[in-house]
Amino acid sequence: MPDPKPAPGLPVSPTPALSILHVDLDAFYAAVEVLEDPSLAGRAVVVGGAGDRGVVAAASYEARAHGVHSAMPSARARRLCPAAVFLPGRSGLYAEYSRRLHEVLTSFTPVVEGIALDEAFLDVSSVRRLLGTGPEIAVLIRHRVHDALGLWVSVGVGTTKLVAKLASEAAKPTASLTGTVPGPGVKVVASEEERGFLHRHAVGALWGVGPATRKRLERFGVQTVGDLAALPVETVVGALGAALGRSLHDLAHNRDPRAVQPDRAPKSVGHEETYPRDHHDRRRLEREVVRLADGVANRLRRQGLAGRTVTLKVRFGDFRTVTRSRTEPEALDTGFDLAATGAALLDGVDLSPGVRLLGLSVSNLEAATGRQLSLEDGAVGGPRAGVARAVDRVRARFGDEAVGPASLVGTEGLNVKRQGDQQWGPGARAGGEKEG
DNA sequence: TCTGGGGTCCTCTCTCAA
DNA sequence: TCTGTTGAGAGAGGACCC
Repeated sequence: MPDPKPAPGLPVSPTPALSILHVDLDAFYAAVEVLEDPSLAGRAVVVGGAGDRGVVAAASYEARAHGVHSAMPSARARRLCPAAVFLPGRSGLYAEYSRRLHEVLTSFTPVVEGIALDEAFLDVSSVRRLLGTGPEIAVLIRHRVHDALGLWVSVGVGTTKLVAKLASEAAKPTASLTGTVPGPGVKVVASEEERGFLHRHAVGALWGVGPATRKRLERFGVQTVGDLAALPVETVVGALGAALGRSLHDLAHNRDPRAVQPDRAPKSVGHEETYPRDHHDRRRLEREVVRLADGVANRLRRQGLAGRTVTLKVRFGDFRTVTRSRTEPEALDTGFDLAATGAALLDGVDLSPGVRLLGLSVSNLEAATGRQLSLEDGAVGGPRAGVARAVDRVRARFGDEAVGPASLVGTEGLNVKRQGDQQWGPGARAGGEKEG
């Protein structure tokens, strides 16, 4: 448990509503790599995009000073910063650091909402009497995380999620060619300053404003959050539709009713893969569907879930993307069942342009234990479910490659990668891939 | 400049039943 | 029996987040 007494000398907050914290690890993946290999310290480090079709997942501040940023195609990052160290990324390692971060955060309050591996919201309103004000807790968290992980977090404090998130951005270090400029680490936005703080930001800083929405708003002369707030709500709704228009207009006026929600249940589970080169052969792609289905089913069962809606995603060489989905009467959690639905969906797609990416996901999730068994399933869980659970036991003991669908025997590798293993694009595989 | 992977949410369209 | 309306649900696509 954290120190129950607030740090001496810190003032008691005059605004007790300052209880929403946004915690964000700085340049997470790159910082972990530097921690694991101190010889990288001070160098430009880029994680992700090792192959020809990858993108950057994270860049150290030294790399950012050259204009490299996440989601940038790796080829472009190489041109901008050829001296950078490019690393493929180790998702298992990052997940372990993330787990330890979560451990530290939940030692302060159970009301922690994980947003990504490297960031979370906390609502500390219920522990203020025990631990101190929001700003005091933010300082404690920053040091406690550094003690436990060796990494620094930036913490934003405000009365709403939106302000806390923007505040944590303002607390971060900034990149420059002459060296990284440290940030304040903790940024508190008092309630009377919130409106001005918010309105100074570019409109793209609002949650839900990406390139497409920003372009639409530019037609109304909107550049900043303040510009958006000055528009009548009807104008914004007319431009963006009811749901998005109303919510963005509210956010621009600092009306953000979203509570910190711990333990949100997943709504879908899926896996997708971009291939080093496009595939044209239908039989080859049918085997890929079996492989994806097996991996997704495996993850569903590990989480005790099953799902009724199967969605197949196909991206062609020209980046055109189609999805096909089907809702089954019963929830599915075996690779056999998912592959059967996936194959039927693939049948309805013209694959002649060449397939760059194939994905399979399952939604309409429910707890697998509550599933209704059909008569033909017979024994508890049915024969297929029984086989699936036997496969799970073999894999738990001997590894994921130990057993898999018969149709994949003799192909390269039985299992799909674990979640996140191929998060940043196809690697440059030795010898390429054979088709057919 | 050539675009990953795992997700969530929203909108539009279509179909079907009342 | 035919036509029109309405609402729900499914399917598809797109935008967005990290």
